[in-house]
Amino acid sequence: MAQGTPGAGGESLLFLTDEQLRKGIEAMFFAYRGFTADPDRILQRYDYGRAHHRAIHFIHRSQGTTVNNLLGILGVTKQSLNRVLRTLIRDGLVDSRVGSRDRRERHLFLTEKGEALERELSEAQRRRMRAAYRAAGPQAVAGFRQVLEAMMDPDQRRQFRAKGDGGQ
Amino acid sequence: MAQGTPGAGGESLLFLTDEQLRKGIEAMFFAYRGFTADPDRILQRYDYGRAHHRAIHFIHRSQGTTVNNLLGILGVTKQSLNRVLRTLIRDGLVDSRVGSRDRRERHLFLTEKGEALERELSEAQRRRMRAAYRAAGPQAVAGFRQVLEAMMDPDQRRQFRAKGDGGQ
DNA sequence: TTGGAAAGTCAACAAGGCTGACATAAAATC
DNA sequence: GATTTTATGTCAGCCTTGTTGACTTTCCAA
Repeated sequence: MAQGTPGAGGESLLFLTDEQLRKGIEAMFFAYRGFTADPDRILQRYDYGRAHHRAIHFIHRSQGTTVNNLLGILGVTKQSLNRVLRTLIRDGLVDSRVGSRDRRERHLFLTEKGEALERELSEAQRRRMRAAYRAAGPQAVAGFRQVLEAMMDPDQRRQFRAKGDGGQ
Repeated sequence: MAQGTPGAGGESLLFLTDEQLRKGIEAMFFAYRGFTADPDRILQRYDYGRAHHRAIHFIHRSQGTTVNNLLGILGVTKQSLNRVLRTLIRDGLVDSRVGSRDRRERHLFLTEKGEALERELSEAQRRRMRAAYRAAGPQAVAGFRQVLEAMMDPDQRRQFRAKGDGGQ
């Protein structure tokens, strides 16, 4: 299975053995677990789950987004998202406002309470990410980002790049 | 929160703005979705889920592993794992053999049929990983692996390193 | 003005986590 | 040899978060 044929130019060869690829696959598995571990612990205290975290994260990122837009980002059914939004609205973390241009749409905002939880969650997650970035160094970080982007589906990659690229 | 100084150029310092860290967080989210997308599609055809995939993967990786060992790797309860194993054994993908040294233990093996599904799943996943590695280049791959390792919990990192490191 | 499409809600079901209780067999210890 | 611990399996029941189906409200275009 070893593929080879190094591309043109200065890059050294990529010997992609099945074994190396397997290690990459397992690295993703274990790293993702670490990545979600801290927020998961926090969420438990509030009786929320990962679905709530995702909604909170992306509403924070794009205040005033519509439900439909959020569906596109999260890739779940509207019924599934709705259940999560309902509890967040009930608990006063999210504010849903009828659209003025199109009154079918609901625009979503985090309340002060919602922002507070967002901060708590993202600070925990950033802490781990920051530590990993520091440990690995700037060059590794650039590579990390490149591989992750290349691993996304094209649609996801568009979504990902849509909102400010932070000047990489 | 600290916004900042969009650091262009050749960094030797790490300017870890919240914005850069947020991009890293979202990259993990979208990339993991891509990472699981292909196996998910295959599993659907067999009426299995990700839980089955994980079991199959780690039994393949460590043929003859015990149930208890698998529990440690997967980080789920035995009831949860048992439900999955039961169906895999019933469907003839996994073989469970009483231990010879310690007859309380069950050693798990993939049957030929199990190996076939493992191959189908992991080939799809490797295909994507290989494409991402190629697109990003060898240096990026090394960085990718470094950051992922640094992001794991120490226990997970041990698990990860336990089985042959493929000579990185 | 009316019919279709789009946005959102409610209801019910399934997968796969979880806890708790309990059974069995084998190993380890007293 | 009796007791305790360990490894595994099973039943029952709960929760989260996916799913599909049916429905309402709103908008728009024919």
